[in-house]
Amino acid sequence: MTLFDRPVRGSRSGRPIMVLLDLLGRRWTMRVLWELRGEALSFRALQAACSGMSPSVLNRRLGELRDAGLVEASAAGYTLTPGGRELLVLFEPLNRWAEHWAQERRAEGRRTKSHGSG
Amino acid sequence: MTLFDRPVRGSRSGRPIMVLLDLLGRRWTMRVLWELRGEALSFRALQAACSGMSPSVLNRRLGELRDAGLVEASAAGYTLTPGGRELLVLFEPLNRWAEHWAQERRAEGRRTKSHGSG
DNA sequence: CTCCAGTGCTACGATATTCGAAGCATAGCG
DNA sequence: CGCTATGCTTCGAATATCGTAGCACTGGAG
Repeated sequence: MTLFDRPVRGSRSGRPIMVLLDLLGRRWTMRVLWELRGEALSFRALQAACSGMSPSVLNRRLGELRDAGLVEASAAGYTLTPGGRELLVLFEPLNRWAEHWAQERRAEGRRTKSHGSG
Repeated sequence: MTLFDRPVRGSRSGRPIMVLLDLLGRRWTMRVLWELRGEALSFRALQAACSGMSPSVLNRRLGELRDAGLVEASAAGYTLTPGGRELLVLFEPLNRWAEHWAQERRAEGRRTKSHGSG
């Protein structure tokens, strides 16, 4: 049973980017990937790294990620597969962008105290 | 060298990447960004593009995205800000990767029928 | 064998988030 | 006025996630 057999939440098209966006759009998914960027982590270490997320959800995410071929379990603990590592590399510019974005947003907020959003 | 070896492990430190990951990790957020990659879309058009997502959630996401400075409302409808467009550019390699990933996964799935948590 | 500590993982009630349908207020048209 | 379309809100119900406790297993010590 792969990811592709079940109906993709929010999209019936089955387009890979939709499947990926759907998978990554679940709570904690990207965070788990992110925390696995270094060394392998045990279930409980991973749980601690993610600010004590629920074991039930962690287990579910781990299953989804393993199903997706992004994460695998080794003797040392959970770790990224080569594919998972490739994906994480793609996150690197995201990180750089986030830093820039945060600075701009801080500057914006200083200039315009209140944005009418309603 | 990456920006990956920074000490993120300690819970929510307010690091921009964490904020971004948290924002993007909400249901539909990335999908909305993705659907806005082309022309501007009206509220209802956006709702239809996202397979009929709830207007309540769409409105909430739109608010978060506008708050984050990624999306704005114009006369033609909702559209990406320059910043939002920058972020979306980073998604393109993600798209390319997803296609490759799907092919590999399908091939894998054909060989190993089932293996996962039962 | 028992006790202690660690592992991956599950059960289950409580809470947060999202769904789905209906409705409100506004605007353009005839 | 009625018709259509817009952005958006409301609210009960479904679903996802949380938080705590606990199970089955392993390894070391006695």
